[in-house]
Amino acid sequence: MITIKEIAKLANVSPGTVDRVIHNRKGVSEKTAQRIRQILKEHDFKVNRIAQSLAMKKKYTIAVLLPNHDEENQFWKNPLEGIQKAKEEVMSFGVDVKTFSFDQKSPKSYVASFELLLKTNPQGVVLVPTFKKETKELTKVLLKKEIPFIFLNIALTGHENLCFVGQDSFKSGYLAAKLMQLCLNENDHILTVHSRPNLSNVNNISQRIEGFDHYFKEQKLNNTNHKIEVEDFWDAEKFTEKIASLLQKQTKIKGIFVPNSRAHIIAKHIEGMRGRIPYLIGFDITDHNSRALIDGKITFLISQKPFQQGYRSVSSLSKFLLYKTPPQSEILSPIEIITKENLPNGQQKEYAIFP
Amino acid sequence: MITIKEIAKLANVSPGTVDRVIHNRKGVSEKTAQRIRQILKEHDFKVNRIAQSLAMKKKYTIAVLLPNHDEENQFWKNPLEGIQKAKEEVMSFGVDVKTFSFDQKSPKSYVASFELLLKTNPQGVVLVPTFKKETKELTKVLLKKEIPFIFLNIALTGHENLCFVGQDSFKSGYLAAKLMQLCLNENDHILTVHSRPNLSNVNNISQRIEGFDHYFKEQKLNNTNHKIEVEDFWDAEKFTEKIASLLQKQTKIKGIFVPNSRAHIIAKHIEGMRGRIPYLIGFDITDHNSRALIDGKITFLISQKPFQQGYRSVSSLSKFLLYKTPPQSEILSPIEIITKENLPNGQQKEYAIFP
DNA sequence: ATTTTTATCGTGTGCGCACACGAAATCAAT
DNA sequence: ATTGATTTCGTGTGCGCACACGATAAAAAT
Repeated sequence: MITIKEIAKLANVSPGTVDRVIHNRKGVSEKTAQRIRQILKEHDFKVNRIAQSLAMKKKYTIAVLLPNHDEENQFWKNPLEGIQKAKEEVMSFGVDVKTFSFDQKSPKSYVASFELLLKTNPQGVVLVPTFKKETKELTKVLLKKEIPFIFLNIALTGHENLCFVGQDSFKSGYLAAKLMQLCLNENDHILTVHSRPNLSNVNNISQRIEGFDHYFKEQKLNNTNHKIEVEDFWDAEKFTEKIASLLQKQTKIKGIFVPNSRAHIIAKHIEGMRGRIPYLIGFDITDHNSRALIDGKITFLISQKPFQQGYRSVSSLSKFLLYKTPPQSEILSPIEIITKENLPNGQQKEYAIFP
Repeated sequence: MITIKEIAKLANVSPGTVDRVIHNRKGVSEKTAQRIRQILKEHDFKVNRIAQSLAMKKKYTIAVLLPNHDEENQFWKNPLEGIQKAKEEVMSFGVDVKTFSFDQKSPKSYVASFELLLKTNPQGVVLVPTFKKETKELTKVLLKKEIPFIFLNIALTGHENLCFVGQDSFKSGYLAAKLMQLCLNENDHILTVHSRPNLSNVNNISQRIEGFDHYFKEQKLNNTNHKIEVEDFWDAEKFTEKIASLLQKQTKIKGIFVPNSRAHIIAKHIEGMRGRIPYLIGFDITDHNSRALIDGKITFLISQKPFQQGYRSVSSLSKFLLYKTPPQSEILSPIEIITKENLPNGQQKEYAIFP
């Protein structure tokens, strides 16, 4: 690995001049600049990132705004862990990461947390744009302050975000349909259980449903797809009543599609029923879902690698701040098919980074 | 992040002394050592890896020995790319990576490449122990020279290797069986096509078959499993003859299991046949397999993340050499289920590292 | 011709750490 | 008490780079 000093010697200039050329700083005559560029190319010079980050005294702050997690809704635990892992890694590079959380059901807490976030004077922001209208306000502020921002998990459009880190929800629903078809025979029926389109996550979940439906349309399959809306997954009485009556009426239902992370609840509620247990396809590897999968109550889970998503969001932004290299506009995580047989044991935190 | 110099000031000693304590070097009285250790703990001191690797003048060489790849057998392309990616990353840390390849069918080239490899005086070795007997000789040499080594992709036992990076072949075969079962009805038959147990890869492939068979035994399913041995996958005449006659005789065969990366050849050979195309389950995302998957000729591919495997083998070894932190004894990559619908577009080189 | 401005370049310092070298202090041997 | 051996510690340098500062040379203005 050739160094700046060596390049300088070859070009009969000082290291400072080479530095200027490398970073396109002014103060170098075009003649010598070209000569140096030539030598740099010839020797395939690459800056030593290690030395660079040691020498760079500039410090950055990245602020992250994401929903909090609890026992009932565990999904956001994994992205947070990915974010924290990334935080450890970028620390040595002079990047500090501060996280702020909000209540998924409260636009007010979303905005309030954002206000707090702003006070840290971040040079970059990662956010989960849960609320459409409010997000418009926030991004307006960020744009005015010229703070670059990344959307995590929810792909809102028309916001001049630096990039989106998440999954292709439509495709994942499409895949779910394919798997469902593999399980079913021609005349079997399907049940799609979705929660009332509440404030959050509307995008992802409705896109999954669209993808699912699209597959069956495209393949010209005519399995009947019953759809049911559940207001509160945990309202056992109403829930069981609704589901049970439907399943008893429609005995042809052989597969259930749950386009959110609460498949385990369905699993719980239908386990007592008589007759063959239907195939169940859900999303996300939460603890609850894992258990239901292991117990054979869920057939497939589709995972979106939330840990990696969290990780990538801050690592990409750090990279952008440090080296001005813009990330791809979409960083899509692979759509993973998880069964009882390939469920990763332990948390799936393939540590991404060296060391 | 507190620095050595600051610790030194707090302890009324010089930075050199703190350095000695941190690295357990001799030359410090027990009294002051304890005092310093106390302060280190109080302030949760962590060495700045960035500065450390810049200061460390010690250079390491890692040598990698793996099978070469060609048009016919593309599998080893991906691990190699992972290795090269890791090479770029660890370069800044003072680790050089040199790769050596051999012919998968020639134990002689295996040994010959190893001889060349030794001449680079590596401090660590990554190798794919394709040949059992010869490997015993090689590891004997490495042990005598006290060079740590890692097995990649093939898990030989009894070799005092530092660790194994690869997949759980038994489990992946087991998973293949589960998927097969999902596709089939009760009385359908299965065909397992495997190449003649030649010299290489015996381990992985036979373990996949064992896993596959074990699933059906365990689940007490009695789908008949026809087994066929093919000497040369590309010997079209013999091949088609064998397969075709079998498929025509056994019309109940509805699923084909190919426990190696050559499912695409089967796909090619059976496409002309009359009647319904059977379900086909194979391994590894090679270009050929991808195409067959997209064309709908392969139902499932099971992937072992070869890029990541290559990457992890050298990153783990580098970490060990640099910081003396031994890796886990087994680094198992997730067993991925790939269908037409979730095939990653482009190469799946989720760049693992920052930056 | 002299001064001022500007373009062009070299020098020096420090980031946090590893490590060689040597100084001081302590101890042992005579 | 003197010398020698040994333990204990401080100092200095360099890793490769960024960047501030200042020096020199060239151009422009007087």
